[in-house]
Amino acid sequence: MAINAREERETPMPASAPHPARIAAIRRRLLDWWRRDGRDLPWRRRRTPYRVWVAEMMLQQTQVETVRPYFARWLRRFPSFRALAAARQDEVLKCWEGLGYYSRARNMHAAARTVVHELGGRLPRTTAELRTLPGIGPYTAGAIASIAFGADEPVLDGNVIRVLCRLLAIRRNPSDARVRKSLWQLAGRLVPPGEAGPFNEALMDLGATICTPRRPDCRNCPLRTICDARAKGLQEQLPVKTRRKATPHYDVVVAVIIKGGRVLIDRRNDAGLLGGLWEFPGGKIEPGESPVQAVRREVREEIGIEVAPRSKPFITVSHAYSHFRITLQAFRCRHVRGRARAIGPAAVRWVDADKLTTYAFPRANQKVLRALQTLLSDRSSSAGESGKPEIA
DNA sequence: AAACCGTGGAA
DNA sequence: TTTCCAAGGTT
Repeated sequence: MAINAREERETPMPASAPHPARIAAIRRRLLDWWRRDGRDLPWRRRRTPYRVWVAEMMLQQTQVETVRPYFARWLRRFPSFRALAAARQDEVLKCWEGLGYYSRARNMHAAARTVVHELGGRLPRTTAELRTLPGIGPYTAGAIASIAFGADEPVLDGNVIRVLCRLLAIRRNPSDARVRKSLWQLAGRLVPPGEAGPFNEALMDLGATICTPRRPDCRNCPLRTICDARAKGLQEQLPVKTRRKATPHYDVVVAVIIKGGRVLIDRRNDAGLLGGLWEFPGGKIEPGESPVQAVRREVREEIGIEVAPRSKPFITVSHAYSHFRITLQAFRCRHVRGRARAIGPAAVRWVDADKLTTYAFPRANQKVLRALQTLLSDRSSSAGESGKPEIA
C-alpha cells in the first residue's frame, strides 16, 4: 500500500492502533481460518481480471446469493471484455435486469469499451488507474488490484468496517469521513505483504459468515480471543450506526396501451433512476388529481398522445426503491388519437405483446407485465380454447 | 457533504 | 408490516 507521508502525519492514528504482534496474530488466524472455512464461490474458481471485475461490480451493495445466477449468465453471455464491448446497451441491461443499481451495467459497458479500444484489451493493475474507469471506486479498485493482480492493497467495505470496528472496539462513527480514512489506513497496515488477496477475501468472508451485522457467531470466530468488542461485550453494539431518515411514499400510475396486439412502452433516459430501462409510460399522481386523470396527463406530456383509461386499475403494486416507496396502479387504456413520440423518454416503441420479455424492465413494471400476461392468457383460453391470444 | 441510485432477504 | 442492510460509486 502506498502511504503518503504527509497525510500520515496529519491524520491521527486510531487510539487503538494494533501492535506488530497483534497484527501478526490477526493475519495468521484469519488466513488459517480462511484456508479451511473460506467460501467456495463461482468467481473464485478462476481469478482472472475480467471475472474478478464482473464479480466485484455485481457485488456492490448486493448479496452473494443474489449475484450467483447473474454472474453465471453474464459470463456465458459476455465471456470477455471484447464480447461486452461489442454488445449493445439493450443487451447489457437485459442481462442485468432485476439486479438493481443499473448505472453499474452502463458503467461496465463503457469501461469495457475503454479497455478494448484504449487499453489494449487489458485491465490496469494499479488502483489509481483502475479508479479512472467508470464504476470503479476505492473499494473495487483495491479488490481488483489485490485479488486479480496480487497487489498489496487493502479493501474497505461494509464487512471490513464491521470486523475492524469490533476487533478494535472502535466506537466512532464509520460514516464520518475522518473515521473512514483511519479505517483505510488500519486496513492497509493489516494487509500481509504478498497475501493481500487472500487476506482481503478472508476479512470479507469473516464479516459475511461469522462477524455478521446481527447476532455474530463469536464462538466460531478465529479472532474471538483477540477481539476487543467481544471482550467488552460490545459485539452487538458495533459498529455504531446512524438513524436513516424516513423514505417518502408516492402514488404512481402507468398506462398499458394495447392496439392491434402491440403494447406501447418507452425507454428511460440513461441518467437517473432506472436509466436505460424500458417501462410502461406513466408518472406520479399530482395533488388533487384522480388516478385516471394522472394517466391521461402523463401519457399526453411524455408520449404526446391521448388515451382513455379504464376506470379501475387491473393491478396495484407496492414497491420500494433505494430512497422512496411507491404504490403503482396500472390502467389498461385505449388509444384515442395522436402519434406516439418520445418527449420525456429516450425512445418509444409499439411492441408485440409476446416480445415484451425481450426488453429490460424494472421490477415494479415486471409485476405489471406478469399481471397483464395472466389477464390476456386467461381471456384467450376461456374464449374458445383456440390458443391464439386475443388482445382487445 | 449529502443525496441519489434497486432489490431481496431477514427479523 | 416495517426496518435494516448487503463485496459502493457518482455527483
